[in-house]
Parts: sequence; C-alpha cells; structure tokens
Amino acid sequence: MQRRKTPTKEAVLKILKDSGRAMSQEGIESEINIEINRATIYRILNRFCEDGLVHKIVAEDGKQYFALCLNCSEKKHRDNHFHFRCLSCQSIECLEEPVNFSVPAGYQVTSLNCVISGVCKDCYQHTRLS
Amino acid sequence: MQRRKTPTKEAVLKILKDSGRAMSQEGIESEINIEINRATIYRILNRFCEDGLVHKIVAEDGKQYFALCLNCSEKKHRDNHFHFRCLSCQSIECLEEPVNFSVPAGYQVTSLNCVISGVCKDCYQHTRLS
DNA sequence: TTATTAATGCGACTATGTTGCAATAATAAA
DNA sequence: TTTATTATTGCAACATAGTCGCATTAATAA
Repeated sequence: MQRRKTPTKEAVLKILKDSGRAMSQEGIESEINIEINRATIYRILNRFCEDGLVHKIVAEDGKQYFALCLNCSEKKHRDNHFHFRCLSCQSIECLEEPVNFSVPAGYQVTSLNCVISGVCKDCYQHTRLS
Repeated sequence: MQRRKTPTKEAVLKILKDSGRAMSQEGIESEINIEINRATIYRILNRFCEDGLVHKIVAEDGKQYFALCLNCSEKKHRDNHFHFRCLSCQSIECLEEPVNFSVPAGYQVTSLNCVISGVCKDCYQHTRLS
C-alpha cells in the first residue's frame, strides 16, 4: 500500500515540524489552518508512526502525543529519549537525554514511554516574576 | 477529612498487596471477590494515591494502573522507578531500578511516568518452548 | 481520459474515567 | 446504647479519546 501526497497530510506534517513539540490530535486541529476531520488526523498520525516518520508517546493524562523530534534522523525515528511535559503550558517536548536502563535477565524490550512532568523553564520564570 | 475503614477499601488493598503488580480498575474488579461499583474503585484508588499508599502510572494503552510496590517503604511511596509492561500477559510490574535522568537548567520536576514495554521472562520462555 | 485504490468525512461506537446526588454506613458524641 | 455527623457508596449521566465501517472523493497509474 503506497502513500499518496495529500494537502491534509502535508499540513499535519508542517504543524509538527513548526512546533518542534509532541502534539495531540486536539492541539493539531486547533493549530492547523485547514479543516480536517478528527478521525482523519488520527489516521494520518498513525500512518506517520508506521512509516517511522514520527513517534508516539502517551502522557500521564492518558492522551497520545505525536512528535517529529529534531534530534532524530530523517530515516529512523527513535523514542528512546525522555520527554518533558509542562503542567503549566501543557507542551511536551523531546529531551536530548537518552533513557538509560536495564531490565532483569530474560526480559525482552520493544519500546519505551518515559515522560517527566513538571514546569518548564519559561513557565517557571513567569511564575517567579508575577 | 478523615478516612474510614470499609470492607471495599480493605478488599482493594488486599488485591493490590497479593498481586504485587500495578493493576487497573478493570483488573481489580475482575479479581476481587466482592462486588464493587466501578466509580467506587476509582475513588478508593485515588484516595490511596492522595494518602501516598500507592502510586499511579499510565501505560502506553492510556490506562491508569495503581501499584503498591514492594520496594517502597510503607510510609512514603515513590514512583521514581521504571515499570515493565508485558505485552503478552498484560501485567505491569515495578522494577527495582530507579530512573536516572537530568533535565535542562531551569526545569522543575514533579513526577515521573516511565514504562518499558516488551515481553516478560515467563512469557518469553513460553513462546520459545511452544 | 479512464481505471484503480488510497485517503477522507461522517456517523456510530467503545472504553476509560469523572461527577452529582441520594442512600448507606462508619465513627464520634450524647 | 442511642443519636448525630459525615465519609463512603451505588447509580446514572456525562465527558473525552480513540477506532471503525462505509460511501465518497481524489491522487496516481494505465
């Protein structure tokens, strides 16, 4: 099944690129300048995941976020880094730091989902100033 | 607001203790030997969290899991360790290994949610044998 | 220009989790 | 022991996130 180039797909990709963050369907829909159906956005995002273009993380709010992170190569997308979720501005960003871990003998690892929650630099400074 | 000792509360606590795993509302409801309303289970679990008795983690399936892990002291519950989610038997267990990380300067950390997904030792051995 | 089929929109559906409210029951007070 | 207080529960309703079937649309190939 080969992919087709569609305006919606391009638009979603642009939003993800420009933001540099991990975004939810809701966030994408509100930022995008064309009208796209909710289900379509999910389908586009899941296709991106299948193609290794973006990676998906699930935050503590139980929602899915999709990121085309800057650290990753164009060819292969990795999700082996930490993510930081700001509880103030609600943004999720990919941190550069890779996740170091080991599992007990005999355990097979297939994926990681590591999110650090807190307040990002910008928001923390704003709260201190006000 | 002081807590009261109720049969439901005790039953949920026992299930969590006996399993030694992180469990979802669904899992608890199916294991428990008395009938408890869905909403009640959530309320009990959230109260446990408030009281620092258990910790909550959200897995890649977007569901909440609650654990009274063995490594933690009775007094203070910590969620600063990795969790392993077996995609085969669906169980989630607390790993002993603590999460080591650092965040960029100016970032404030309040909580962690780190889940490693894969196949646990038992399940992996079963697949190799069959 | 036509044929093929990937992609889309719509609606319906499932599942998870929360909340308001009246009824129940654990604990304190009399 | 009896009564009063209020934490807890069950029920129903609700909110939200995500998926899926299906007919329609529109990229791409022929």
